[in-house]
Amino acid sequence: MTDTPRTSEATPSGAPALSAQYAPGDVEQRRYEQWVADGLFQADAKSDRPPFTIVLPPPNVTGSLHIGHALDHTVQDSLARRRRMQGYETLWLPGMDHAGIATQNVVERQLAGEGLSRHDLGREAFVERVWQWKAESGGKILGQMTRLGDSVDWSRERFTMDEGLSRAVLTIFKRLFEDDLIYRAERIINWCPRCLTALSDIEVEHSDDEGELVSIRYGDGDGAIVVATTRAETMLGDTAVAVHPDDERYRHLVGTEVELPLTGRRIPIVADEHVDPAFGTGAVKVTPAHDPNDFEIGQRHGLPNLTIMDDHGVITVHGPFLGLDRFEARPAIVAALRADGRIVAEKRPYLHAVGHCQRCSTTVEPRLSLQWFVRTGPLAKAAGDAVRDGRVRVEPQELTKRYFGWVDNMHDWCISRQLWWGHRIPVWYGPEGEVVCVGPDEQAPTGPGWTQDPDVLDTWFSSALWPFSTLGWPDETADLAKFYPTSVLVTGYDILFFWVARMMMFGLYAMDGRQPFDVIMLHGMVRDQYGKKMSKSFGNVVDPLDWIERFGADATRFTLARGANPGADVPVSEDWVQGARNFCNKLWNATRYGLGNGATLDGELPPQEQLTTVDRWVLSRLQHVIGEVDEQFEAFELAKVCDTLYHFAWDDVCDWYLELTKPVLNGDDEAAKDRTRRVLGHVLDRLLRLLHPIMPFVTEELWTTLTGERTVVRAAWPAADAARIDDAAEAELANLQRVVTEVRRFRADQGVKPSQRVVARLDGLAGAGLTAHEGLIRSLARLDVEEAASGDFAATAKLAVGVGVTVELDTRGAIDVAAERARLTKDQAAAEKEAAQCRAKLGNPAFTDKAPEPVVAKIRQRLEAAEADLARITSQLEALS
RNA sequence: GGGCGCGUAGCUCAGUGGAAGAGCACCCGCCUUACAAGCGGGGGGUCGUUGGUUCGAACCCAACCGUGCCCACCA
Repeated sequence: MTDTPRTSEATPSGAPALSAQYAPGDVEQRRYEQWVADGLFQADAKSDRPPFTIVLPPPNVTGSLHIGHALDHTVQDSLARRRRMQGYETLWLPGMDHAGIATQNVVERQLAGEGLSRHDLGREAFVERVWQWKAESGGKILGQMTRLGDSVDWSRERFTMDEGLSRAVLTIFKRLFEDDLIYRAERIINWCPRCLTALSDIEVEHSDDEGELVSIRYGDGDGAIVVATTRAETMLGDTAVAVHPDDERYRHLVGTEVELPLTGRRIPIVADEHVDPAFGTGAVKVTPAHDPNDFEIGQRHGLPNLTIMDDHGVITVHGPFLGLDRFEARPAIVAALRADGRIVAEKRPYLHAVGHCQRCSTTVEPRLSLQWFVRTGPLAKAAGDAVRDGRVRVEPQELTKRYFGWVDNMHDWCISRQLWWGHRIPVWYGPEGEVVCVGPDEQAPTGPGWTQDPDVLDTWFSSALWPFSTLGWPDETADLAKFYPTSVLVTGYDILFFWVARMMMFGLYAMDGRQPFDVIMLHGMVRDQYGKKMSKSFGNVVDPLDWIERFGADATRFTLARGANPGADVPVSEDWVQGARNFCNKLWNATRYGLGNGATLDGELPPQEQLTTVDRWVLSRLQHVIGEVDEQFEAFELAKVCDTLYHFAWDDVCDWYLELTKPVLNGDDEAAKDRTRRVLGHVLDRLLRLLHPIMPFVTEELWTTLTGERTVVRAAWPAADAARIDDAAEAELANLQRVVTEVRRFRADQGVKPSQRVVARLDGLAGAGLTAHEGLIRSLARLDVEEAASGDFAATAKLAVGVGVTVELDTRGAIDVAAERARLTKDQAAAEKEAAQCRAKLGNPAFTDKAPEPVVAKIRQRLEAAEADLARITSQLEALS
């Protein structure tokens, strides 16, 4: 892709040279190795500012590292690098993987490819296989996006996992257990018959599917009652029929019994508030073992729970249907009922919400099962209050509503999973039915008949401990004392509920009511250039390693950061990462220009009064930019930071400032050259510092070359200097830019080649305050001075460019009158429209009376300017004839 | 079914009461000595629709249309 860099050449000033070609791969690798060698990633202990901590999400969400992680890392690392430059002690919590269901999924998929399942391997071999996969695949992106230390410490994780349970998990489990916040109960849970595991509410995805609604008559004669169901097969497990207590139609039946078809069992008719009399027939079959609502009804009425399916979803009762899969059983049972004359009505297709396993899309089966739960009531209340009372801020604030909606309506949390990879539940069961929870540093009971619960904990159980377990909790470590609560959590809004809410609950609980972080910064999902979700089936998935390889980590980071505003999704495309790479290249070349022209940081920045307007202008712009970037960083508006710096670097510095320094630096006034060299060095220095958090590698390379210093990582973050703000210089430069642009426009319209110098006479510069800048204007607009001696200057065009300046040009031939007339006519129309708008406003007494005076004054000024323009353009048009 | 967003240039998005913006894409001209991964110039939008509030609306309010996400035990 890129050529090998050319060997360095010495520059005129003797400064070290950059290769002519920017080669991101080489630069980034070299810089990374240097940072590691210099040990730049340990926390600095010398700061008196509060520590700045970032919580790094465990990369377990999808089971592999992807562009979403690259986004997390970019934002986190950018925030951290700026804080470090500001003198904060920063810590980035390590990104260890942990007990992820997804981790297991990846390996299960591999096994499926070999025609195996985990049950074929056995628990031990399976776990070993997961380790193998992790060792081969883990941590790559984390390093290459940021190279911020080898933050993935697999050996440490291996240690904690080999213990079976990390101390943190054990500690909090035991504490919750003893506080009666963890309990084991038989409940209806979401069960995936394919994965053979319980699912929490958030692992179930609902969709409207086509099913059937079948009405079945239970009983005969006067005592008959018709129920409707979408799941006919569960009727085998019915233990009652329920109606609403106030439903007149059925009042006489409450307390009686009906015969359950096909089985001959007699079941009671009960009255329960849950039933909606308006839906269907107003009577509902009750299957407590296979429906959450029915379970509740069953509890209230003391009904038995009759389980009719095994964990694979296969019918386990009643001869004719025994051994049928649940989806085979449904039509079979409907057919049998129809043959019996019991089907009263059928509606097919019937659209209704059905739950699916998040991972394999299998239809979820509600199943009565013995599981472990966290009693979330008090924990969730505390998690909500911490945001309500302002201790924790959510950015963007709009998402707090969603947060409350979640924590204020949280069901108890099913934490047991029937997987083999993860932290095992630390509970042993004894031969006499004993239940013992084993805490850290406690001996598990041994002896015949004692067994450990085979289930593992939900992946989010250990993730919820992240902000403090990574700091050494439950030990009272120095890190914990210093860095908890952490400063900011950066993650996508998609796991606000999965992860963030749980960290809040456990953080507040384990750390005596102290929140796990002060700010929750939520960004969006990475999407493609059409705003589409990335998915393998669309084929629009981006591999960040591929981009890093082809465009560089800086370009990849800039592309992501440029889209990363709080709460907003982040669209990316190859075109844009190319643009980001081009920007890196632009900085490279700008710095080469500086080095080649003696840009320096030696000595004090010259005082304002010694500087040219151009130098004062660029310094003034710089101060504004520093202020804006600071504000945007504090508001976590990374996209705006990128935008501000991109435009300052490219438009102000490269397109104007560097060009404007050329006449000075190529001139003869050595003192003036030195002053501009110093300003040039200052501007490049500050620009590179400001960009460093977002593009660490290229700025490090350029900054160290420019300054001769060791690293920009520890350079101070720039502070705005109000004394360098110069409104007059900015106004003067605006005039200069206008004149130059107008001449360029004329030249382009007239088809004058850029390389062709044109003789011109400039008038009226004094009025625009541009007297001193004639040379600059001529340089940028490529206008030559008339040769007084030759005397053959013949103005073929006279250009009135506004701000009172006129330019007479000798284009050595007839100008294109038609083109010129077209241009002027267009300008005239624009000026006329503007003038008309202003006049209309000013002619409206309602406006002049009610609008604030500054607004009215501004409109008056605009009218004057428009009328002046109009006069100028009109007279020019007339002169064209 | 409930809740929260969003609809601005071909694409992705800023702008949230006082002159319609950016990046990319597009058109024209250029190898001008930091940079063709570039330089200069240019075209392009009745700001979803309809009402309302206001001297003034892309921006505030209402309704509608379109679209996205989250939540949900109506059998």
